[in-house]
Amino acid sequence: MSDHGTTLADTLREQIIQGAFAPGERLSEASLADRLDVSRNTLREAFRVLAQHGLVEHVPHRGVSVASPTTADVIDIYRARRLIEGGVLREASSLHPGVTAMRAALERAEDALGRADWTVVGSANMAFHAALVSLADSPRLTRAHDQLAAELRLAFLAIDDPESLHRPFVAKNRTVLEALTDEGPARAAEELERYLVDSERRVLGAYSRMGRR
Amino acid sequence: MSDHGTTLADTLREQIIQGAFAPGERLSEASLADRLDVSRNTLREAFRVLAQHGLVEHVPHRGVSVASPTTADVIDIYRARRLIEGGVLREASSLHPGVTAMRAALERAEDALGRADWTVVGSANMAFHAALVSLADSPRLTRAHDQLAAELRLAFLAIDDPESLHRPFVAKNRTVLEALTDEGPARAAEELERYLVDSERRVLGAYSRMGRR
DNA sequence: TCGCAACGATTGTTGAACAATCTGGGTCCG
DNA sequence: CGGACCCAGATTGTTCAACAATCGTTGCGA
Repeated sequence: MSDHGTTLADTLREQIIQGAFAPGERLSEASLADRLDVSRNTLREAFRVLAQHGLVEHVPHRGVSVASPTTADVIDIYRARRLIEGGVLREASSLHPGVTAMRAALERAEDALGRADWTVVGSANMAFHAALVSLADSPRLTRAHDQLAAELRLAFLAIDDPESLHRPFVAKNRTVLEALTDEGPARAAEELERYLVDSERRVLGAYSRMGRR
Repeated sequence: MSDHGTTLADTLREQIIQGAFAPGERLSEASLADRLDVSRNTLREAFRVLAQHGLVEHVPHRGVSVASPTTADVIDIYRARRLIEGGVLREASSLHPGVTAMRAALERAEDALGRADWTVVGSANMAFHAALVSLADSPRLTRAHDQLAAELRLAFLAIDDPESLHRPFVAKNRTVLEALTDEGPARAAEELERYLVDSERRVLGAYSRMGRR
């Protein structure tokens, strides 16, 4: 592993999102540095990056742990998603090349749906919405949305019922896409709003069912 | 200086925003660590945080320099601001306590206007818009907006004509606030849009006048 | 049982060291 | 004269060992 630094942060980010660590799990500097074969100092730099991304929580003198979104966090994430994704979509053009990326993600999701591969369905759904935000051609909005998506993945991981979390939303994404191409941005934004409200309700329902704070 | 870490990043952030370093200026690890009386490793952690905030640009093996927003950056910042601030305002309630904070910031700006203290006017204008975003009660939107504001300050610093950059906008902020309290969120959002378009045009005009990329 | 003091473990930070990489000149060749 | 190449100095990337500061816990005593 010669390329460290930001790349180390990327590696960790990937592992966390893939569920290599449980949400809330404590990440000890010494043991993780040993496991990743880097020095504590280098690992700490990566931690700072991840903390800024909201993927990891850093409490001074108490170390870092994998973030574990609370109910309040989930509500906030969806509020921000509604505002950003909705705002982007309302001003989007159906001719933007990003629409192709949306379609590709959607087809990947529909394909995985047949194979009941919920992990891929989840990833593809995420990619669909990332592509949606890319319609704005705004690096900063894309970055903000990426962070929201990463945090949300942690909430999904904590729930661990991928089917009910991802299956129903493939069709909803198709509705959004078709609304955009056939009926214009305003209608698409309405459908998106419906999607997000429904998705949020499902996550919060699962949270309360598992007695989560 | 016993409290380092994130606090060191805050210190640096403040210094950068206050213009202690010129936009684009190279920040050498060795000399800056010496100047701040911290070790290189500690300083590097702070750099990672600032880089995530967009205040500093980090190029591998070439070090970090104070960010120096390009024309494209300015355009993107304003696009994101329009979306976020506009979205927040459209769904805001004029009864939200944050409105008081907006009014306070506005009065601070108007006061400084009389004293021709453009630095304070600029800060107060920023605070007005930060308070505006706080109407959404969304930590994540607030954080995203904070980053945009910090980057924008660097653009302002690069321009160095604070009067033309800040003076005209105090009145516009009052218009936004009064529209919100008297005519409702929709009208306020229209005024805000006008504000942002005008402010962006002014920054870009100054940029092109100074032959900036 | 409760408060608390000492202990071990972990984080925060330092300084020195070395490898990897960049930068700026200078040289050589065409 | 101009450009490609290369070298040395400077800077960044990373490691390591050490110590101070802080946290959590454990066990002691009242």
